[in-house]
This record gives sequence, C-alpha cells and structure tokens, in this order.
Amino acid sequence: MNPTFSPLYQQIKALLLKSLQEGEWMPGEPIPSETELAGRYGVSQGTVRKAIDELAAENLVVRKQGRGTYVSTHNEDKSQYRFLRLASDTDENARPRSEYVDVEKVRANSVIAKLLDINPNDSVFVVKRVLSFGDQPHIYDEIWLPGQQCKGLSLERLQAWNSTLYAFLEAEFGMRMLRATEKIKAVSAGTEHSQRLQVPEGTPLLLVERLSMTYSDKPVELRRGWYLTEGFSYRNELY
Amino acid sequence: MNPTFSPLYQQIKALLLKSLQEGEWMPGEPIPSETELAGRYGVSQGTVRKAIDELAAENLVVRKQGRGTYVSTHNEDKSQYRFLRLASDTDENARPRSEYVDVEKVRANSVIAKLLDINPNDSVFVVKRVLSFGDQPHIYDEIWLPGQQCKGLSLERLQAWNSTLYAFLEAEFGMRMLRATEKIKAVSAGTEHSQRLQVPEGTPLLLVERLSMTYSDKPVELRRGWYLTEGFSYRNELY
DNA sequence: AAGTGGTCTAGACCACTTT
DNA sequence: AAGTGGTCTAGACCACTTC
Repeated sequence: MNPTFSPLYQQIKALLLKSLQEGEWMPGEPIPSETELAGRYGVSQGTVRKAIDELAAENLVVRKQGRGTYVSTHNEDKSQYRFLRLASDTDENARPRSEYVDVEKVRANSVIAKLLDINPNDSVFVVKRVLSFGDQPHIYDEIWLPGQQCKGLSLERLQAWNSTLYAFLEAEFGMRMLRATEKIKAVSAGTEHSQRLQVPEGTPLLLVERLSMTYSDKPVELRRGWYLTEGFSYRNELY
Repeated sequence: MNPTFSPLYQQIKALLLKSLQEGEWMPGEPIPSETELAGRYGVSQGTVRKAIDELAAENLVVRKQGRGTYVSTHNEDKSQYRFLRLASDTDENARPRSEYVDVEKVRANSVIAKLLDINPNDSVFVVKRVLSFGDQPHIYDEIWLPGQQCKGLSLERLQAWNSTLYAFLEAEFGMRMLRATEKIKAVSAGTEHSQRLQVPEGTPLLLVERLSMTYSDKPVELRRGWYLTEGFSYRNELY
C-alpha cells in the first residue's frame, strides 16, 4: 500500500497541531467547534472528533461538555502543578511555595547544549529556586532555558510573578511545555544542596533531571531538581 | 438526570471486565470479535468498539489488526518488563537477570496488612531477590504476596522459573497485575542493602514502594525495591 | 476468500452550558 | 432556544491476517 498512507483523522490532527503551534488559538482559548472544523477541512464531524480525541489524550486540549474544546494552559488551577510528582505522605493536596534565588545568563556548556538541542556557547538562562511545603524546603531546582526564547527574563520578574514557572513562561514568552521526560537518581546532599534544603550534608536526595518539550518534541527546558523525601515521595502510576 | 446514568459503552465495558475477571477469556487468549460481542450484548459494533478502546488504553487487552483482541499477559516479550522503570543510561534496552534469594511465609504486620487490604496476622509470603544488569546487582526487592492466593509458592519453584515474576504469578496462581502505584524516596544503604547490592554502606539508593492491583483496584502485591542508580536511572514520562 | 480490527460517513438523539 | 461536546447506530469500505 501507499507508504505515505496516513488515516484522515491523523492528517486532521496534524493540521490542528499546526494551527496550535502557529498560535491561531492561544492557551486558554477555545478552538472552533467540531462541526465548524469539519466544514473547514471538508471531512465529517466524527473524523474531526477522533483527531481531537487524540489531542485531548495528550493533554494538548481540554474538552468541556456544552462549552467547547480549549487549548491547554499551565495557567489554570487544575493544571497548575501538572508535572510535579512530589507529594506529602500525609497530605496529598499540599501545594508548594516557590522562592526564586537567582537568575543568570551564561553560555551553555556542551552537555546542556546537547540536551537542549542548541549550539554550545549559545546563551542560556539559569534559574535557581527553592520550593517549600510549609516552612520546610523540599526541592531545589536549577533550570536552564534557551536565551533566545526568554529575552528579558530576570529575577525581579520571576519574583513578581505569583503563579507557576510554566504559567510564567507560557504567558511571557509563549513557551508551551507539552510533555517532559524525567530521569531519577539517588544522591547525597553536598555542601550547596544541604544548605539550600536546610539538611545535613550527606542526606539522601532524589536528583530529578527533567527535559521539557514543546511542539514536535523540541526541547525547551532542562531542569535538575534535588528533592528531599522525608515525609514526601515521588509518585508514579504504572499501567 | 438519572443519577445512575452510565453510557452504554461503559456498561459494556463493565460486562467485559466481569468476563475477564471471571476468567471467561484467559491471558494470551483472544476475546470474541467486536461483531460477535455486539450480537451478544445487543448493541452496535461501534459501541463495543468504544468499550474495548478503553480496555486497550488501560492495557487490559491488546488489539491486533486482522487477528483479534487479546487478553493482556505478562508472559510476552513486549510486556515482559512492563512495570520496570530502571534503565541503563547507556543501553536503554538492557534487561536484568533475576536471582531469587529467599522465600518465607510469615504473618503480616499491621502496615503490610493495611496496604494489602488483608487482616493483620494473615499469612503472607515474603520473596527476596536481586536483579542484576550484567554482573552488577542494581535492584534488591522485598515482595509481599497474600498467602491465600499463592499456596505452594517456594524458592525452588521461583528459581526454576525462567521468566518474570509477574508471568509466574499469572501462570501459576492466576494473579493478574493490571496497574500499580509507586512511591519513591531517597535513602542511604544500610548494612543489609549494601551487601545485597555490593556497594559501600551509605551509598544513596532509591527506595521504590510499589503496590500492584488487579481487577477493581484490589491490591495483590506490595514490593519494596532498593535501586542502585549508578549508571542507571528511573525513567518517567510526564504529559 | 473470509474474518478481524481500522477508518469514515451521516444522521439521530442526549447532556450540559450559555444566552 | 441555540450551540457545544457526548453517545449510539448502521452501513460502507480499507488494511491486515489466516486459511
């Protein structure tokens, strides 16, 4: 059979992705109704539906019965900490408070550059922050962001922001984190991390390396987080 | 609206789940075709399809175009290490070798009993084993299994088995692990774990507590795994 | 050739939200 | 009342596997 064969609904999905990527519909906004899209693309409503089903399964859009289908955003209560897997062993719903410590603009070293798929020596921002539950710091994050896409990022702007970092990046720079991969290791707290998390040196910590991607799986954020797991744990679901 | 309302396809899904649970179709076997099921339940083929779609999304069944829909099994290459998230940083596809160390029948303490949803003092098997990649042990597991469901489990039988533990439990005792939750912490290797994993005491390890569930989210296995993450990492995907 | 799942359509009706 | 997504149907045809 034709080697370039692709089901109609996959082609529609690709067209929808293109429109999303190009910003035809912005995060938080509704996309056109299924019937309208069916008309636009000259296919049946059911085919559009199947395309949107997949986008919804990937969390790129959110369906709301009776209202419409909306472009996902990190700027909503429900998706506020969508990627945060550390939770209290006693209070599942506890939410952390963020304290930004430092923002620097530096040249990417070869490791960072390779992971972010940019050129070595390209400028990158390094953001350092601490997430606390109650009074206890539990996460120290170092976050690398491509300089190109975050012009004008500063400590002051982050400190003035009162929602999540991803909401900030989405609102200020149009960066949309759609999915991420994490690699987790166990490490001992060194001098710096023990201070950041206010624990003794040698305390076992999770080291969580996250690479976040936007459309077409393009990496746009690298993050290393040191997690203190006393009374807390990293949650995962297996299917 | 009727508070007990449930879409037809959800009702069909529930009926299919019931048949799966009751063993009408066994792991590895095909379930009846969509048209046959549609006839049996007196609904359209499309409605059966949507029910099966959900079962497939939850990995309870596997669709094979042109062949049929099969009950999932842990006894197949593709799903062999379905729940194992530790992977080498250099060779993603490396598979571990399992060495069973000990099998004991004991009384469940209150913690274990509560997690497994059984009565304290009910008998449980404790299985201890080491998973190695190459010559290096990387995982030491302690596994609790309800005694009721594993009558006749022994070290010898496990050592004689040459596939995964879940495949064994499925084949020998009809235990089907459908999904699991994991809670991960960072810990320091104590005397026992340092010996099991052949690393110095104090080496940072991941402690992975897994609770595996069968139909109706009934817990059937509790597992604590100590993971050595030198050259390896626990992988996760966020959406 | 026959049987399976996979795609696509068109139309009907339901449930929910907004006006 | 009108518009949206959600369900259900019936029928056609396609792609893949087995016989």
